[in-house]
Amino acid sequence: MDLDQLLILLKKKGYKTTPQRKTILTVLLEQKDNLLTAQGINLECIKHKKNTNITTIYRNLELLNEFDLVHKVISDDGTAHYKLKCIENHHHHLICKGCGKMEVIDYCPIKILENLSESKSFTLTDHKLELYGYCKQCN
Amino acid sequence: MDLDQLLILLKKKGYKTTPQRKTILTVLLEQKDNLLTAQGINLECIKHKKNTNITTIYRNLELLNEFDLVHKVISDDGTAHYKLKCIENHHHHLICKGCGKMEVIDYCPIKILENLSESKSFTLTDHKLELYGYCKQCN
DNA sequence: ATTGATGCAAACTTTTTGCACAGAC
DNA sequence: GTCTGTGCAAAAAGTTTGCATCAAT
Repeated sequence: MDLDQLLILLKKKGYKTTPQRKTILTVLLEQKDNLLTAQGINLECIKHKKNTNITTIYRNLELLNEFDLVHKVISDDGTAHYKLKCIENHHHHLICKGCGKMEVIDYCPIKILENLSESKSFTLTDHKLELYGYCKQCN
Repeated sequence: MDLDQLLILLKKKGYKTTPQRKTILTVLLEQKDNLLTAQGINLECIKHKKNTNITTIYRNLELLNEFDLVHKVISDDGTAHYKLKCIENHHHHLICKGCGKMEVIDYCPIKILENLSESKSFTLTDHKLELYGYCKQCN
C-alpha cells in the first residue's frame, strides 16, 4: 500500500487530502516496521521541512486507528507508538528492558520462544501476550 | 506468598513496614490475577477504610516493580494496570476491544490461539506478543 | 458553499517530583 | 535519633478538546 492508495481509501470515507495528512502518511510509510511516537512523527515532519502541529498528528493517528490502519503499541512508560498496518507482514517485537529499543521479529507467536535467544542474541526475561477481540457480552 | 512474607522480603532490602504499605499489599493479594490501576487500588483502600494517598500508591507500586514483584500491563488508553507476580501462575490476558475487560487465560502463549475461540466464546480479532529481555549491547 | 481540517491555547489524565513532617526501626 | 515513608501541592508528560479560521471538494 502506497501513499496514493491510502489517500484514496480515506477519500472514499469522506476524508480530505491535505498536505499535513500527506506528510504524516509519508513519514509513516518511510518508517516501515519502525514504531514511532507522535513526537517522533513530529520530528520526522520537521526533517521534511513540513512542520505539522502535534494536535494534527494526534488527530490523524486517531483517524488511522479508527479504520484499523495503524498498529498502536503502548510501551511501559505509557507512550503510544505507531506504525502502519498495511506494510507490516505480521510479526512482533523484542523490547529491550535495558534501553527500550524495539526490534522487529518476523515470525508469529507460536514456537518462537525457544530458538529466539541464540538467533538474535537477545536474553529473554519476560513476555507478554495480549489477545484482543470481543467477549460474549460484546459480541 | 502472603502478606508477611512480602513484608519480610522488603524489610530485608531495607524497606520499612508501614500501615499504608500493608494496605496496598493486602489489596493486591486479594485481587489475585485481577489487574488494577493505581486509582483502582486507591478505591480498594478506601473500601478497607484505610485511605492511602495516591502518591504513596504510585511510590509503592514503583518499589514493587523495581524488585520485579508486580506485573505491569499498560492498556490501550495508556493507564498502567498492576497485579502481584508472586501469586500468578504464568498466564495471559484476553482484552475485550468492546468494553476493555481484561480476563485471565491460564495457559501460556504456545498453541492457545486455535482452541481459544470456542472455549471462551471470545472472538479473536488481534493479538500482541511482546518479548522483553536484554539485547546484545545491554547484556 | 459546504464540510472537514488545522493551529492554537487551554484542559485533562496519569504519573512524577520537592519538601516538610511523621513515624518505623 | 536516624533515615525512610508519607501527604500535600505543584509540575511534568502525553493526549484530548473547544473554538475560530482555513482550505479541499
